[in-house]
Amino acid sequence: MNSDLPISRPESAAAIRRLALLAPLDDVAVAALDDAAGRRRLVGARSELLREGLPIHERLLILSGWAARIRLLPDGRRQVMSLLLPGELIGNCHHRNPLAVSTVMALTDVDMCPAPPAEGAPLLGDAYALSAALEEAYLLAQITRLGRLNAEERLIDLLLELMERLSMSGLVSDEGFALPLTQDILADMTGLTPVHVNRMLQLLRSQGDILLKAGQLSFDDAQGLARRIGRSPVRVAL
Amino acid sequence: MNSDLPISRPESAAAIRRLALLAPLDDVAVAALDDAAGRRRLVGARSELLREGLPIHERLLILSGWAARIRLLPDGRRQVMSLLLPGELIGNCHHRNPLAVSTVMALTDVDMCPAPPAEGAPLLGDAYALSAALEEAYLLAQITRLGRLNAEERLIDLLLELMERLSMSGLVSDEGFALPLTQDILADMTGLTPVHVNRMLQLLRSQGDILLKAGQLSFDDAQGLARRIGRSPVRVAL
DNA sequence: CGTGCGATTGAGTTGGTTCAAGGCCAGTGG
DNA sequence: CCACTGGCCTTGAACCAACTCAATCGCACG
Repeated sequence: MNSDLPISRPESAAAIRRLALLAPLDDVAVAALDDAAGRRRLVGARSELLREGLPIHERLLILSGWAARIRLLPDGRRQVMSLLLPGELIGNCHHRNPLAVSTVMALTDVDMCPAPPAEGAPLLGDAYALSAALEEAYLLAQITRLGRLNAEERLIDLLLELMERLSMSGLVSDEGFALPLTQDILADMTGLTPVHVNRMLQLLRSQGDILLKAGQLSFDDAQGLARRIGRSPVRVAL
Repeated sequence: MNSDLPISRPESAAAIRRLALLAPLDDVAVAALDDAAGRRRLVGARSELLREGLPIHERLLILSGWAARIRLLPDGRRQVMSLLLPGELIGNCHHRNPLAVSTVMALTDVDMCPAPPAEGAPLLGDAYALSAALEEAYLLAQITRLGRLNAEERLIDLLLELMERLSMSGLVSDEGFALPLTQDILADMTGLTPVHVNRMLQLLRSQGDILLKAGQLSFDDAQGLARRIGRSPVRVAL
């Protein structure tokens, strides 16, 4: 869908593809995005994009790379609340003087740009609203994952969700998709220890459920896996 | 604060107090709320206010009583994603044709009304936006609770959060506050088993941390407890 | 005086943690 | 070209927080 958008900067293709899927972007919107991509910024892995408690100045759009919303407890425990993928937004708030409620950290090198204001292009506003709704839905998914799934189910559910989200920006192919997460991050995301994540990944590999090598992940039978853990795709609107 | 608002229906006092705390409501806004409270509806405990996957028709405002956003897994496991308290909103969406992403169920008898549209009263819109931001912040809090806190910490953190939220609507007094939750619900909220919730509550009681009797909860030293588990109040704006 | 829901208690079990060591590999500097 | 370093992944063994199963209690309600 929208494979022939008038884009001059291929770096922004994935992001534009996702937003165009959320709302039928017109040329004005695409031009605004393409233009914003011109003011793009590259930040290295591990750099902080936002710090919990500090003011949010602008809405950012991730063009490529992965980031994470993280909370650090005083004693060093760490929780990843959510992952931020290409085409997703950082600081998508609708109120005055917003403060960041979590720290955002780049997990890989991240290419991002200011999200163009929705005023000029109402369809962009629709896309932002849907994106926010999806973000909330995925937070809820994270809650049930942590609250009621066991270790194996948590990993399967998370990996399936990532495939679902990445396919929105066209980043999933027949060979699966790039998974640039360390087992430490997976552990902080799933509320497990790195050691146990390792063992569970081994298990999934040995069961033939997943194929994970060199940061590339694919499923043997994604449908079957989803059924096995009772997962259904996220829907937030008709 | 705002103890002398021109309210004709005392049932809505708690809700109006909360919204007035989020944005400095003018007479127009208060009148709209007071009017909406006239169209209020009473639903019994256990009734479903919203069903996951079905369309959301209107924004609802809880006047009194508690509800919960719940997800039910195919095999019967249940997760409470969040609690909904007086003055909080149900179905606070900003996009077209929204679908409910979780079931909402009344935990007690609930008194609610349609939330007056923000068009006529911009300050109401501000309050709604802030309320949505707070809701997201509390979802994040729920995630870290489930992901990185142990059973004792989860309960303390949750109970402190409830006090924090209830005090916004003036429902906390020197004697503490009403906690109309069964241990089963607490278990589904904290990702524990009812049996273990019971034991942890016993522990907290025996340590003198909490006083819980006949559905009334109070803390011996809320500040100290918060410090002990490294909890700080939620802030989403200046 | 049942009846049923919620809270409580006991005892055995287990999924996941902890601690500790070692392996693999890419990058770096001598 | 090779030794050294630091991330990250892997493995083993002991341990424990929370679960499971099962029974009992208390109480409000009809």
